[in-house]
Amino acid sequence: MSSALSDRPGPDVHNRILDAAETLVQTRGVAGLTLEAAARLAGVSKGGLLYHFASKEALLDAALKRLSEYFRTEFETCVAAQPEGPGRVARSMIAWAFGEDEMACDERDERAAAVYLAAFHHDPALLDPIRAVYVTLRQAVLADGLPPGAGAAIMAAGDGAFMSRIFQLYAMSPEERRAIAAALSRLLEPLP
Amino acid sequence: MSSALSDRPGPDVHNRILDAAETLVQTRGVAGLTLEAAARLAGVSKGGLLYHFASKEALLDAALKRLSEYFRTEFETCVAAQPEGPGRVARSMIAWAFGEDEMACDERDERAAAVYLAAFHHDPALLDPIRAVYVTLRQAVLADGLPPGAGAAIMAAGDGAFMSRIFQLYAMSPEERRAIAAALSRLLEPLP
DNA sequence: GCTACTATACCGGCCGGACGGTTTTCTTCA
DNA sequence: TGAAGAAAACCGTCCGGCCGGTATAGTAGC
Repeated sequence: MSSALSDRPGPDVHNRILDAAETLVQTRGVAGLTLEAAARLAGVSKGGLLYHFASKEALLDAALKRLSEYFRTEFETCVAAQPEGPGRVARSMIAWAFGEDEMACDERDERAAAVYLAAFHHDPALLDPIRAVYVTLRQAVLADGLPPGAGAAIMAAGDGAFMSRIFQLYAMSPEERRAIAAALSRLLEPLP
Repeated sequence: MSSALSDRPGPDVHNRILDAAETLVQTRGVAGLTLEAAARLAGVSKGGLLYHFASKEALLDAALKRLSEYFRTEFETCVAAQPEGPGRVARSMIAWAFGEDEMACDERDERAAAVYLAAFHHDPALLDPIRAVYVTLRQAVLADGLPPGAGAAIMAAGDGAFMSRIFQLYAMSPEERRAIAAALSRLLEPLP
């Protein structure tokens, strides 16, 4: 009777519902995320959804926490892939935001945008988990052994690219991404 | 009978309504912008508002067009204030986004954020006027006589700072702003 | 008599959430 | 081993409220 994704009780209904919510925001906008729609897409009744998430707020909160956790771990592996030394975190950020794997960036950013927007619309305080991520990120950038401002500038550039995708202000070609990465890399060099 | 702003028929009810709409989004979030509330805050009846703006969409469209126009002219004067030569547009962007006049930036960004979010929530296509602004901006950056990617990187950094304010992810101190501006200025120098 | 409104009443639609049931799964103990 | 009861995991419906938009009747000033 269910019309989506998976009929079997499925591994972790929890995550299936969160996925459905994200997909809905991506395809129909923030207003398209309703409990009923999310439930249907997840192959669950509305009552069933409310059994797992007591309210829309709880649902969004869970989505945001899952996203933050995902970001934390993925960025950590991204840092681990960079050679040690000054500017390690900043280099990771450049790779993270302007790296070669464009498809991965796109998908990740779109999911993130969906969760951001939906959560923010419901209650700006729901973004707190992300704010916590930013706190640790900014601390890491400060201790990165770079000229002052360089790390923060790189971080801001990454966020800007993210925003251009959130609101679909403009699209960047792979060459442009590479050029930006190259330009930002100049900030990694010590001051003359 | 009106309870806000100005009782007199006022200079330009049009703009008074748009101001009220922006204020509402800033103080009560996107969901707080309703036709009734906007009308009340502007000191106008709901019918009166609908006399000026036939629908909520028309209201948001007008708000966004006003904002785009404001951006266009203000940024033009910002460019005019910079000395000529390569990197003029990029320098203007640094001044625009990380300049000294913090209060002005804050106020402008908050107004912009409110309009962005409300319009995007109603219908992403409403952002088209802003997208048009970005098109001309990007063209200007391309013809700026800078190493490839430098202008785009600076523009992205400005947008990132804007986003951190939209979602209140973190606040930057004046020193941090100055440091970022200094770091970005390194990108203006010709490649060695 | 036309413009620029005010004031009020109303409609249709939608959404979050509550609620009362029902089925499935696990546990317990004779 | 298997019956029985408890707990978990759902289902489907209904309700109250709000919002965008329409309609209508009236009015103040030029």
